[in-house]
Amino acid sequence: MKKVTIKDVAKEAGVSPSTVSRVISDSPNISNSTKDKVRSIMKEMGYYPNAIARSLVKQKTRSIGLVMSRPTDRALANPFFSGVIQGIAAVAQEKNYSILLTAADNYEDEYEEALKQLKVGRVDGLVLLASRINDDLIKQLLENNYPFVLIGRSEEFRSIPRVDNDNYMAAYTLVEKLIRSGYKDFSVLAGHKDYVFTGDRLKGVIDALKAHNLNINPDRIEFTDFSFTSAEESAYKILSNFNPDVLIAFDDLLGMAAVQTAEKLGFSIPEQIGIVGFNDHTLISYFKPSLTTVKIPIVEMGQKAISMLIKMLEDTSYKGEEKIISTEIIERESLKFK
Amino acid sequence: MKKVTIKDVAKEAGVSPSTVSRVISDSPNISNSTKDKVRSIMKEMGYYPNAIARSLVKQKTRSIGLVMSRPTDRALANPFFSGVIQGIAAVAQEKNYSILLTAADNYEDEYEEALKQLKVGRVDGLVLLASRINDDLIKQLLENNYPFVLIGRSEEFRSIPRVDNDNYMAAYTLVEKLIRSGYKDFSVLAGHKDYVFTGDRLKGVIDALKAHNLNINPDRIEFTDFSFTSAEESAYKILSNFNPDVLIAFDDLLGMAAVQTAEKLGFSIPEQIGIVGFNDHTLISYFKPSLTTVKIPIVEMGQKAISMLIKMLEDTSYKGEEKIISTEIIERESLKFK
DNA sequence: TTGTAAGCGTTATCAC
DNA sequence: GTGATAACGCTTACAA
Repeated sequence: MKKVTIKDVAKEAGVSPSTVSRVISDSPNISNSTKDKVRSIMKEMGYYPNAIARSLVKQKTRSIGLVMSRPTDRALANPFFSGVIQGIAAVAQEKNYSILLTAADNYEDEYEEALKQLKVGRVDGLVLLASRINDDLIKQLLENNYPFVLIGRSEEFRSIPRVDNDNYMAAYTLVEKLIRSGYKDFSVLAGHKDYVFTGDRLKGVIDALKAHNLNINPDRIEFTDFSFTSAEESAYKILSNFNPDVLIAFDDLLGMAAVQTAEKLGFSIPEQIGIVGFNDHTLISYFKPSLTTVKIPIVEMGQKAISMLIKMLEDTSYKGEEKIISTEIIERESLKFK
Repeated sequence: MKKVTIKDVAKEAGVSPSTVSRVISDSPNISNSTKDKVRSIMKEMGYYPNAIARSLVKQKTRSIGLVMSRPTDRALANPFFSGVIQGIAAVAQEKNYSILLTAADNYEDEYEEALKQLKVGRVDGLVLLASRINDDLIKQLLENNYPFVLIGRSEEFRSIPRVDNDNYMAAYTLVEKLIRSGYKDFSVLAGHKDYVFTGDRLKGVIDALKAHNLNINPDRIEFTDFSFTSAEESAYKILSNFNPDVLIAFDDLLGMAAVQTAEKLGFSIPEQIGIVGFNDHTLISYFKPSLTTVKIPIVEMGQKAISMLIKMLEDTSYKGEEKIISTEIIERESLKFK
């Protein structure tokens, strides 16, 4: 069960290891006859070039770290992350890269872990999936000139390689469309305050309202985490106190919680209150009434992010860019536009 | 921005590379004074031992491949996989292993990819997350003596290292409890026929019924895939034709679809029909009526699987074992036991 | 307690 | 077209 190496193949084929190496990389200056011979022997002996040795001399691993930037358990509970992984994995496989999952229980460890994977040379670059962004990590990455692409946005660092949707505009556009549909009493079930997208979406909502001389009472904005009970509580506060005719939830999960709370309180949906979510998680198709939502093309964002990173790795003159993916409002049952 | 190597550190510290290496591994026969000196220099120079070079000489990568054994998109749509990843990632991080995600669009590629990661020496072992099991992969792994642990069960290969819950017993026990509660007209919304657990759970259901001289008409068993529409259709067939008083869904997602279909057909839940799922996905807490379910401790299964694999890797005399994790019935609103 | 040297499995440079 | 040889960054006998 010993591993067969390039030397074994070389000996068997009666050529030098360099020749075998050239055959592996399909070098043009090797005769077809030797190529054929060597290849058949490789197959015969069950030879596979050792990726580690290769990485060592090439100083490239062809693997990319995926950093989730929040406690793993919570990260993975949200279908959002499945989408990103899906997009990333697909492209990685196609381009012959491996993806290395970096996990930790808290932000500091995560940050250390991710950086370490780069420092010890286990990965060539990083895809950061950032909701609550660790700007220290980004700072370190920039200082060390490590290749990375951010999915999301950093408060502190502008014009870094990243892929995002325009949360501000998505929210702004949504509110305009709602106003045009006759909605007046707005309320917001926002996600966690620390998430960058929470602030962006909120600003979009507020600015759009202002532009139409509408205001929103801060009491009608509730921040909540992603647990059902917390979301339910927050939704209850808003709905029982203010009787709004529209509720914007910054995530479908929150939207689902709001729908149930509204129903419990006797609201008819969408007649008395319209509820709209964000993301368009696949799982919400299982939920009734089906959620009207702002679709974030998360799989596509994952694909774009890793494609950009790979391009940066393979063309050092390319420094990445900022890619903003557009969103789309999907009308279902929980809120009707007129 | 050049990488600092062990030689640089050695030179700076006025010792040999081997000494530095020994300091890294905290060898007992290095004087504390040199240890201190070398360590401070390592820190000062920002030295991190290169993982690739290390892997090459040690012939160990400290990374483990995770194979999902089904098209990535479908795999990730199901919260089941998030749970496994969560369990695996936590233990990996703790034991200082990396986890390498292996993805592909279809079974054959997946199988090739996974095997390749081992052959090229990029991973030390594999965790197979098997629903529809690729017995060929297992065969290859066994033949090549590659370390792996299966989460699930193989039809063909008995007594291989694996972690599973006893799907047969879980279903059997559930049915007994249902019978004791007075349920009589059973129906089953099963998952995809090809999945091993589908067959196991079904057998458990049928055997338990038989043991109580009850039978189930094959027409009352519907196989379906995990899309909402397909599940809904199957549920509709059962519910509209047979009017059962209990429906067992082999996944919470299917259970949710069944609940909605039942409601649409005017069934009152749980009075007229009890509906029970499997898995206890975290997301079902967002769903009303909350689903009574058979909880599969999937995070724990992930943890156990990778722990076993790591043990196999670090103690070659340990060949793995079969670990069966017990399940638990969780009563919520969609079905009441009496 | 430390240093020397060989070797892990490749690729790359330079000959021929 | 092909072969020696050095190098990638580390660990590990073997010496000292």
